[in-house]
Amino acid sequence: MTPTTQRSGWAEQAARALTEAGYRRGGARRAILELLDEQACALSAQEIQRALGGRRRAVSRASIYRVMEELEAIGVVQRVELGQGIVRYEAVRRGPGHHHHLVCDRCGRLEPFTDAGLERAISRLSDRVPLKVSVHEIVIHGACRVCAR
Amino acid sequence: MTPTTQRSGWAEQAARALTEAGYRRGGARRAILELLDEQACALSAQEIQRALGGRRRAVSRASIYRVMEELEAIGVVQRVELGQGIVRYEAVRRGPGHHHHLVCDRCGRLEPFTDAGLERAISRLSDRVPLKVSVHEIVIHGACRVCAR
DNA sequence: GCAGAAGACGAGATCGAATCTCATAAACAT
DNA sequence: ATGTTTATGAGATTCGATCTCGTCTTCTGC
Repeated sequence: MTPTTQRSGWAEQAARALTEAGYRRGGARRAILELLDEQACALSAQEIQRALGGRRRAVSRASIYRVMEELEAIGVVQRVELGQGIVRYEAVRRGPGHHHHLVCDRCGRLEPFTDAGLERAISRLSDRVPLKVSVHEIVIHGACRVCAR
Repeated sequence: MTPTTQRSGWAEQAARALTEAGYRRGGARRAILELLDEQACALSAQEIQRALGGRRRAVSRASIYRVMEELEAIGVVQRVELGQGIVRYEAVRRGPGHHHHLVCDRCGRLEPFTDAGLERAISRLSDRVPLKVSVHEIVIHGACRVCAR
């Protein structure tokens, strides 16, 4: 097949997790997993549908939402909402690949960032909180260089 | 009037900011400001409409969304999206009152929290980021004590 | 292999939060 | 007061997300 991704085999892990959870194989799921594995940042359902329709295999909206729900349920995908009223999805990765988001509220530009200090603070916090923590999400809003001028 | 709030005069500050930005006074705005000032945590448009309809002065959906947009534009209100696909709004406060959110993904329970370490990390980060930062938002997802059992 | 059962998928209907339109009511300046 | 501008509300509209249900595919047992 294609060499697909530089970053480990997230898609393979996810596929395995699906199997273990009792799901069968399917073309839509496979296409979606491969696409998500290639992304550096979060995609909306619409973006996913377009990307898959262009190259690869077309997938219906219904399948996208359904598969995303399954992937989120088994913990390999995270929904993120970055302030434009639409839901985005991205692969959950540990270590490298794990990131958060900078959003330009004027042009909508989206950029990932990482920060060790922040992760440390969150990790410490996670133990003190009245919640069995699954994932966290940090969004920094502002004006990007172009828009701030 | 009512003693309204323990925490400074957020509503008054916001009203002043509106005036300075060239807006006139209006019943809907006033009611919304007072309601937001009393809240410990974020409210959805629907929750705002219900709360205002119950006591106080009924306000239309159109006005709620319009006023929220204005308040966000002048920086006194922040939109937050906590993962249920609906937008919530809350007063932007500095120091006490400033908080982030714990969300139970099973029952939807929403709880505010604060953490000095986190704020320090974010503040340091803000200087290094290619963005003129306005606000930040941290959401921790998990299962609350009741749901996790 | 092959047939049957169970699950995966897609097309289109449906839902509902958010937005838009436009007529009317309030606020402000003079 | 009076005219002008802005604020507000009722209802239509948009569009992302969800649901329905018939068809296609995968898997299991023979």
